Amino acid sequence: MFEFALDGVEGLARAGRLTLPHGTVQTPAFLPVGTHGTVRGLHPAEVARTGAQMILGNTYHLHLRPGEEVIRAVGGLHRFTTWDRPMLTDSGGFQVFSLEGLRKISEDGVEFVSHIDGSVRTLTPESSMEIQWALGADVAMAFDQVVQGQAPHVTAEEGMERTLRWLERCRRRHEQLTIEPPSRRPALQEPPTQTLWPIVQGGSHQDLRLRSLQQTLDAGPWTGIAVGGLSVGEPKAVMYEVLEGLAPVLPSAVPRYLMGVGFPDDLLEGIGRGMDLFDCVAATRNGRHGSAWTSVGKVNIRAAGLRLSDEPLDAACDCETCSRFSRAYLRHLFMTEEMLGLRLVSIHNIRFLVRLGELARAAIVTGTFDRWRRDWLERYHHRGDA
RNA sequence: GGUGGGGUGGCCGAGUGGCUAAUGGCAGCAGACUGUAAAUCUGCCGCGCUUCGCGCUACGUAGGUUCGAAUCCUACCCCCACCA
Repeated sequence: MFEFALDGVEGLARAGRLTLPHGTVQTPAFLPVGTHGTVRGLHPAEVARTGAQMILGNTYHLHLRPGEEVIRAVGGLHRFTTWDRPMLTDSGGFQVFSLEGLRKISEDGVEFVSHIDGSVRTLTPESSMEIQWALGADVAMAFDQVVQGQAPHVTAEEGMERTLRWLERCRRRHEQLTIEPPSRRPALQEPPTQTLWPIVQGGSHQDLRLRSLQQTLDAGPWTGIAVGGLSVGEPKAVMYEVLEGLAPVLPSAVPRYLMGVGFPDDLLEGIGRGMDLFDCVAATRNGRHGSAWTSVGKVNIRAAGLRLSDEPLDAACDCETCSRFSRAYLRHLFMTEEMLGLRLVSIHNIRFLVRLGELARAAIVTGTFDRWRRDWLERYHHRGDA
């Protein structure tokens, strides 16, 4: 369980195979985000048909609603949602960043004022582990502290150091949960079917990133390692540099998860710098907002120019949306605010990224990744129009 | 025929003498979104130009009052309600 094997390597890019309790994930792979235990708007079967191998859930949001006790009572997140492939839960660490105005950080943990009812909810490294254990995803993430991409060295260092201290507490608590006898174990799985992944922080500062990684590795071993705190306001070039700096030090025997990334180009740039797993809300959020990725760039489905277009969203795409509907119809669905439109573009965007992972994997295995990636990005950025 | 109410930019609808090219909303156009407080948010939206500005045309029509009118007066046209 929790094994990772490489099927191919080209430069820094890797093609791998991650085995988890609920199945195997072929990497590189894009993981759709299902914060509330649902990939917004989509039926689990639709998500599965995009080829998505694994999805996320969120500790903070599921703790607030419905509460982990509910999910535990009905048999865990997999059973609750009926998603039977691998799942990963984010720790709530990102909410420390995204809900900045609603929380207070201390060494012990983070106090959130619930955006739902104003009640105070405290998340600590320990409680995040307990909640995630109750949720029962294949992979739990360490409770970390994300800082703004432009954060100065001192701020980034503070967040990075705290993340390391919290990591030790996460590791300890998660270990306890794992070895507790079944009767006292707060979740249902037995034998232990969840692993914990640490998160490298350090903002945009190379020295901090390397320190974070080194100390994280020292605290191991781990079955996977995540890089967080990127694509949070820093220029893309900075993110790529950070990844390049980490690549030589990252162990090759475990999957590397670039959290919160990304857009299609970021996915390829990340893969080219040794990343294996990606997640991003943009596929579904942009989908709901009518923005679609295509092989020749971004398309705004509401654009007046698509009014009479009988073309598919992306002629090169094999998704359920592109293989069936015209741009004119999709535009019509958006103009009339029909919910099918949101769903169809979400399906397309997810398939688009999932397929990008598949294509990258195939290219890496055959040793043609670098060339393929250059061509692909060339076409994507020099869109004919769209 | 009489009485009362009303005619504002693509639509709805504020505005009753200068701060009004005219509040809002809708429609339309364009953009943003990266471990989801987002089916959300932002900008543009009379015409033209050298567009952090200038010019022109505008609040049913035609006149008038006034330094100045969508706002006041007169006539006319049209719409609505009620009464004959």
